Amino acid sequence: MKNEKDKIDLADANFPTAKHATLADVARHANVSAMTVSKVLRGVGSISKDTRARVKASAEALGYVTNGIAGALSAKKNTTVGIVIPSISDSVYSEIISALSDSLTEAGLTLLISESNFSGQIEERQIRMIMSLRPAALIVTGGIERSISAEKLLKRYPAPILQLWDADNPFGDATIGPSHLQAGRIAAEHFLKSGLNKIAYVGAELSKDICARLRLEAFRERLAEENIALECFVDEASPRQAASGETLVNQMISSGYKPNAIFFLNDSMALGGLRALLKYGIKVPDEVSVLGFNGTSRLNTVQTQLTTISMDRRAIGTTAGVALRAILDGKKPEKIPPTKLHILSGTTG
Amino acid sequence: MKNEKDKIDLADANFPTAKHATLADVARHANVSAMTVSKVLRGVGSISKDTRARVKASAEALGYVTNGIAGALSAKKNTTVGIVIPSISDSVYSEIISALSDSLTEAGLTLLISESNFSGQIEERQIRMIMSLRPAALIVTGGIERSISAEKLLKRYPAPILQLWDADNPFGDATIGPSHLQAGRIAAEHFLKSGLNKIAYVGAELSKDICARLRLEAFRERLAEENIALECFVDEASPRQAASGETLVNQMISSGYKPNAIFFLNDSMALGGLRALLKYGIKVPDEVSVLGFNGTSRLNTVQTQLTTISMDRRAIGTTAGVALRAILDGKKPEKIPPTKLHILSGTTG
DNA sequence: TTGAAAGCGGTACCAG
DNA sequence: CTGGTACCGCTTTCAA
Repeated sequence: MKNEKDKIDLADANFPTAKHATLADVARHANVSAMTVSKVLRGVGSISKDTRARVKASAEALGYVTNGIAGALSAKKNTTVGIVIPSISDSVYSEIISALSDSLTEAGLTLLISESNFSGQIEERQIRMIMSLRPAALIVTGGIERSISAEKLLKRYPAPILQLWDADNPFGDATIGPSHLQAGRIAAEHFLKSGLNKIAYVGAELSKDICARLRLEAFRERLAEENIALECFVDEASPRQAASGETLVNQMISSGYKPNAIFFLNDSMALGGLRALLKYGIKVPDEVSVLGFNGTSRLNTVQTQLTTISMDRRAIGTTAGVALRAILDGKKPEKIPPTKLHILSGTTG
Repeated sequence: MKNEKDKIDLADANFPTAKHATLADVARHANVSAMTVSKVLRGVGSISKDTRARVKASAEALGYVTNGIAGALSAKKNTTVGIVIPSISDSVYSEIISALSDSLTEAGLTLLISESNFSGQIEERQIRMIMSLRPAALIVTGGIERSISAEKLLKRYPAPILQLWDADNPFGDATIGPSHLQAGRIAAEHFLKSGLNKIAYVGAELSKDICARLRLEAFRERLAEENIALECFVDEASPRQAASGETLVNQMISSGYKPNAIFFLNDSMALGGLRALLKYGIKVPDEVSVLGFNGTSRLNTVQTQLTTISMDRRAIGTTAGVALRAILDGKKPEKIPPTKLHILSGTTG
């Protein structure tokens, strides 16, 4: 590598791969000091109308884009917010992120998003990676088995930490999301009030998903109070998707067990389960009531409308964004109530 | 604000909100120079086994996390890659992003994601914001009306620029995605080979979505070659979602027009359209053939399987990731062929 | 094998 | 209203 100075050549400013113009370049062009340019561009300090205009023109002419890296290092302030979610492509999280991103963008903050694929180990790596960029705040998702070291890392990070999704296990300065224990109870009540009493649960990969376990646990407990036993069909090795739901229900029915109600880990699995039930000619909801969780498949369905437990996912993102902005503004974190859950009634029970 | 030095107190290293340990802190702790620590931690230069171990232990003890901001500024190298997509919550993009993110993470790169909501103006703002963080590369999504100034900004950015999604209008160092003109032709052929000849198109917000317009254009052209006129039902003011598809088909049928084939802007609108058709008791595909675009609703459906034009979306992300890594490694960009499209046959035509 | 010095491109803090 | 100076925490370069 050469070490020659290659300051931007003003004449070259429009050349495609010209180097970035710096504050000093703009200053030279406007015949003022770098400090003055900095102030004008940030809109601080008092600068004469005249210089202000000249500086702005020069910046424009040179296509100056401020260097946030240098700014962050110098001011020890950063405009990025890091977030780690289990999966970007799962609409449950992406809707939250989308709303959150909108809210943060309004405040001039940029989101650094990464995914953990529900793995505590990957999560830790991602947290490290993101932390090295010294974000103004860090947002993590509850419900996965977080490593001890990741937790330690988060606890000592000198900036706000928020947690999403798992209101039953608060973490950091604020936690925004539904209570999955409550979801489980709602599911149980839903079946109970229809007098259903032969009940099954279908899920997958529970070892990776604490929230799903909480739902199941509360569901089972509430049923136990009514002396109803719960039959579980869970495959730890399959993904939490439609195909797995279909397979598990196939197994259930062909094993000779036929419940009158099934609670699924999520909507996808419920849809798969529905396919299997229909294949066996089982009437839904007359013979078997089916309940999902999340309210995500609703929009993508033609005839059958899955009955499911739903919530306003965008609201989670927006609430998190608003809370974070408040904390960053120095307000002290308020306790945020769990996101409201409701049964979205469909045609499946 | 006080200006006192407050270097990290070693004894406090485990205190929750302790400041970040710096290279100098680690150096002091290990009784070496900062330079040596830097080398050990990056694994460069030749360092005695002994010091190497001591430094590593100290870093560990102090919970040192490298400061990527300072590193990037100093080395003029950055490990972030910026990307602007129309919508994070649209599974079409989020699946691409997810695969891309995995691919980049492998290479130690972090994704800075932001969304434009299909607005050229917002896109420009996001590009500016991301650019100020001097990412090692920038990825944008084709198909939206990019502002002139955004384009200029991208063109002069001295790092690789990739474009996603719109293979018909290449941009930057490489473009990865399907040809929407081809998609339109495939759709036309699909209907033609079944001898269908009274054909409608249903869409929304075409003004925002260049790719959808390309599909429509090629579709119309191919039909015109066979002297088939195309009837369009487009609402510029509604979102490109199921509800709009339902409304538009309702309007179509109640206006007395009944085609024998409909090509929809995307799968969501097609599903909405299907609902409307079923409501009118119209047999699909016997009376009307229905074709979607994207292959996204497939997994979330119970009975009706939408026939649609699909592609491997994760492959787009992976290909983009691989291409980017190659370019970043100094290889010169190769021309990437358009992503393959195929008809995913379902039960709707 | 080790480390001192000189920045990277900004911003905080003062002094003029 | 304007600008000089001293860093922010790291890496590059080069000398010891």
